[in-house]
Amino acid sequence: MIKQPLTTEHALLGLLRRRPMHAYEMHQMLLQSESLGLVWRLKQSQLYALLGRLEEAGYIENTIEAQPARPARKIMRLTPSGGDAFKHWVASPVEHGRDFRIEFLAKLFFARQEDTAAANALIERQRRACQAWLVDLHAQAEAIRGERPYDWLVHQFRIGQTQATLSWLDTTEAMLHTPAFAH
Amino acid sequence: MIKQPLTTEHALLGLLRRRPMHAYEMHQMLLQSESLGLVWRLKQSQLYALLGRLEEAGYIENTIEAQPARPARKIMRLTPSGGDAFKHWVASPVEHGRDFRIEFLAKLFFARQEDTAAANALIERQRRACQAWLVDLHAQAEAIRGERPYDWLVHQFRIGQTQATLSWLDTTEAMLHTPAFAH
DNA sequence: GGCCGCATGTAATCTGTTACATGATTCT
DNA sequence: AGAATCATGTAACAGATTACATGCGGCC
Repeated sequence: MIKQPLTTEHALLGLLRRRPMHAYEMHQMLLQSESLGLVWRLKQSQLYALLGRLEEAGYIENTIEAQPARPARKIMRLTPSGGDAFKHWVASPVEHGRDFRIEFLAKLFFARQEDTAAANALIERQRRACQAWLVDLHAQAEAIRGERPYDWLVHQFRIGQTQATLSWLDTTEAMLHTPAFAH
Repeated sequence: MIKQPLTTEHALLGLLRRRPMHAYEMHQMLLQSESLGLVWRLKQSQLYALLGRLEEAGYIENTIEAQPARPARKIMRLTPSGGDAFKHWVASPVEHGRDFRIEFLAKLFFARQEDTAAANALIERQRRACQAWLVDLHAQAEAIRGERPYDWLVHQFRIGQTQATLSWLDTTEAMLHTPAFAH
């Protein structure tokens, strides 16, 4: 209930959406899954810290599960408010190009886990956001054209990255419509 | 002499290469310059901290310059070892795509300030680095093709960003050969 | 009178990284 | 015998951000 900013730690809520899990298991999934581990890595200690914050925010709760001859497990599960926070996060586009490499790819991972509609919605919103950036960048580049060549190059760089992102979004959307990916 | 990692703070050495300056003035330049301020911003307190580290590393020295009715100025200048560290930094390509937005653009800014040859060398080395990444990424993407569609998309994203970067490097090199930019 | 510019920083806070601690069981 | 797996964390350190402190002179 405390945090507003849509940060990457919301991805942890996505892990718990499939089923309740304890921290150690979540860490294993992040390392092994290849898929998510390809874009987002975190250390055990950091994971515990993030889970602590999510719990403080009221997004998750836990139950202790004792085991014979093993440390007790602390099973985490989503609260209703945690579910809402996750749905909000997974449907919101990222606000800067720099947030693609980790955060957008994580959103896509979890949106696909929800269903094809969620993934489609995310992609569509992100496409619009990127197009708006492009309009801005083009205007700024045009304004300094010939005047400040270095600044112009900086804008060209950002334009190029954004365009590449946009055509990748097209590729992604196309993949979504193939049965192999939609699964 | 202590630090090995080529981090962005070496850009501060580039500022001092033109002429010795005090911290406040450096901060003003970063805010106003438009050019550099477009890619790298830092707070005053952070600037003082970075300068402290650079001094500890033996890259800069200072002289106090008293002023009537004004706080004394601490004028920073490069040491020989600081000059070497800067030359090394400005000639080395960045190692990850994520380092382009700030660090590579800063290197380009200062390489151009040196001379056209330095800028050309930086671009050429960076181009080779990017091409090597691409070979790797293509191999990885090919290896999982059809198997893990999400992972494949992640690789496609990186490939797209790297290709956009490469063609931007071409644009940049072309600009370097125009008199307006080379100046 | 009050705020902005000059010029120096320090202190508190937050976040993340690295390393360490525990203690039983199973693998080599 | 020694290492790895399971499962929890804590502690120490490094880095950046935010806020605050000082003190004089000039502008509105």
